[in-house]
Amino acid sequence: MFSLPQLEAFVAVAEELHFGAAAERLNMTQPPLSRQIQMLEKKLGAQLFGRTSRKVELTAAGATLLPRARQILDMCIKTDLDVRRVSSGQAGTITVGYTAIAGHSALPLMLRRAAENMPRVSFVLRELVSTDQMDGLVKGNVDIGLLRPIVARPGVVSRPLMQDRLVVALPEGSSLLGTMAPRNGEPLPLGFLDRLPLLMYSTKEARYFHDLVLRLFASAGAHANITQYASQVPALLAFVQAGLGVTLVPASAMAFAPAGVEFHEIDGRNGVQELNRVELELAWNEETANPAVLRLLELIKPPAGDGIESPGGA
Amino acid sequence: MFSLPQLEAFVAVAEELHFGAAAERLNMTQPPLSRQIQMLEKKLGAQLFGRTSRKVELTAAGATLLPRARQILDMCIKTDLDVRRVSSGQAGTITVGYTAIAGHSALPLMLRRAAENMPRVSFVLRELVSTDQMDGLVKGNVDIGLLRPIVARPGVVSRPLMQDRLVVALPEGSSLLGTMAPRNGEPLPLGFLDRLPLLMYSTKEARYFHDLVLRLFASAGAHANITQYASQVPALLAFVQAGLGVTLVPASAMAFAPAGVEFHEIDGRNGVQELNRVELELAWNEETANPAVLRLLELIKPPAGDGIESPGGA
DNA sequence: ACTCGACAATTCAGTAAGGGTATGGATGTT
DNA sequence: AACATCCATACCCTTACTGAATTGTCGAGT
Repeated sequence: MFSLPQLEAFVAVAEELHFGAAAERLNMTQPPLSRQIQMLEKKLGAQLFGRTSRKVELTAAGATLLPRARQILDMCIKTDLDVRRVSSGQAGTITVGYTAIAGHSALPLMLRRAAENMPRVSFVLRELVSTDQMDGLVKGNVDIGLLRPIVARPGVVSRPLMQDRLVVALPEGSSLLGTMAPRNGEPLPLGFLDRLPLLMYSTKEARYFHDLVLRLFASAGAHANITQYASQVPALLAFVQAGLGVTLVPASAMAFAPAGVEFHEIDGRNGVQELNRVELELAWNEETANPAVLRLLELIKPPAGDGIESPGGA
Repeated sequence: MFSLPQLEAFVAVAEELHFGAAAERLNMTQPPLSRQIQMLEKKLGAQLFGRTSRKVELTAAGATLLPRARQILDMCIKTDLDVRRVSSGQAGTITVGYTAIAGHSALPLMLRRAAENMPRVSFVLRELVSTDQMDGLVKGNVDIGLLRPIVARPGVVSRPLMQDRLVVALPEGSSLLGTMAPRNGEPLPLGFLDRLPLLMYSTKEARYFHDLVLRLFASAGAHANITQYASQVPALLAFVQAGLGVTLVPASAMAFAPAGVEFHEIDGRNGVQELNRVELELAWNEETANPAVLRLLELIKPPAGDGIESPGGA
């Protein structure tokens, strides 16, 4: 098979139709160039140039080779560039796992950031509950996870990305709270939820929320009267909308709540404030060899107040 | 820039994911293969494989390179093949110049022959009068000419391809010949055309026919009463069809004559037979470097009675 | 915990490939 | 007829690739 330098030599001669000029263009002297062309012709078993001491011209075989040689060389250059880009993280593919809520808060922020700084990187998006994301991170199906702080599997590391708080969600105009409850807009002590029908996070897929809600109830001395389980916030909100009970959801879920649901901030007194923190973490496999992932992690690293922060106020 | 052997080495390792096995496939030993891959990685500035002593796996950069490397190598192989084919005349392009009449006789025969024996050769067809073909042969615009024996330009050689004869064409049912003329099907002595309105070949574009017709008339002692000139047979036949006079055309033109024209063989006695020969020649530039042309010339060379011969009976 | 086995990396010596300088030979030019 | 131009050839030298032998390292099996 011919070599790439030979193709370059051929293209130069074919364009200049002059061995001396072509040699100069290739930064070499004329004799080795002549030899390279001869070698190429020998390897191809084809005369590429008709040459006398007076003029050089392409043969039919040479004319056939010229566009193909250009194409091959072009492709080599492009390949070189692409590989460098992927290797340096300027291009590539990142698979992001994210929870339903993160899909409306952290994910768009991250994608916007990435689009600005890593335009050649494409993303594969997978909505997954935190535990499935963790599995994916171990197996390599997922490069970056936007998930709740659950117990990490070996090799997976994480860091806090956003903080949020839970708010009370209940059917609009409901009388569940009783007449003693504060009006709309006033923070609501959790005691008012004592023994009310509670729509709860499942222990398996949403253990983090499950445990958090139980802790909050316990700290307020309220009894959790669980009447339904669901693993995803939108499902819980649908139950609320249907009037089946109350629940606690992250404040960022208010942005995509269905009509017929109203929200109350939770009264933070008596230590509730300190407990009411929902963490969203950024997780990745520490052995990842995907340069685009490493670059993204660097990019998302909070550079003193310029990072992604807690959204949505009361 | 990387080299093609390096790409081959890379593809082998990427497919085997085992340096030893890949080396065997490449008919070399493992150490140089390892170094080739290292060199490739260095040149690309990218880690292509994640390798421990236990397993070898592609990195993101390697996964990017693999399909492109395959594509480049494929293209090189195809290019090699194509150039060889063009060089050996198995593929390529031949521009054929041909006269209007040859387009209905010699050209189809030649094309059929070529299609069977040189299926990868494509043809560019240009209908041209003989003199224009001659110009094209000199300039290189035309590779092969099917033309009348006219004075050859330097560098252009030719050989006889087909022989034909002239026949008389006259308006159907015409009384121009008079009552003494033989009935349809009988050869017609040229004396019957004496002083009849004669539709003639132009001296410039169709000098060969022009001169031939005059010689035939002279040998028969008939006077040529030229009333119209045209350079192409179809135009002359159109005049005949319109009843404007008589003319002489190659017998092979009978195949595409319009309705309203009848033909008579020319009586060959008194030396007319020997004069009434229309030659069609195959011409080419003897310095042609187009291998497909050379191969075609070899193919068309009359191999003892198997060549293209005189068509059309009486 | 230790040894063994598998496998990629390293070292070293021999050889082939590629570039440079000097020169030859053919072809138009003045 | 001497000259200029330009591609081909000859020869030398440096670089780079290959193979054989060896080392280093990681995981599996006992």
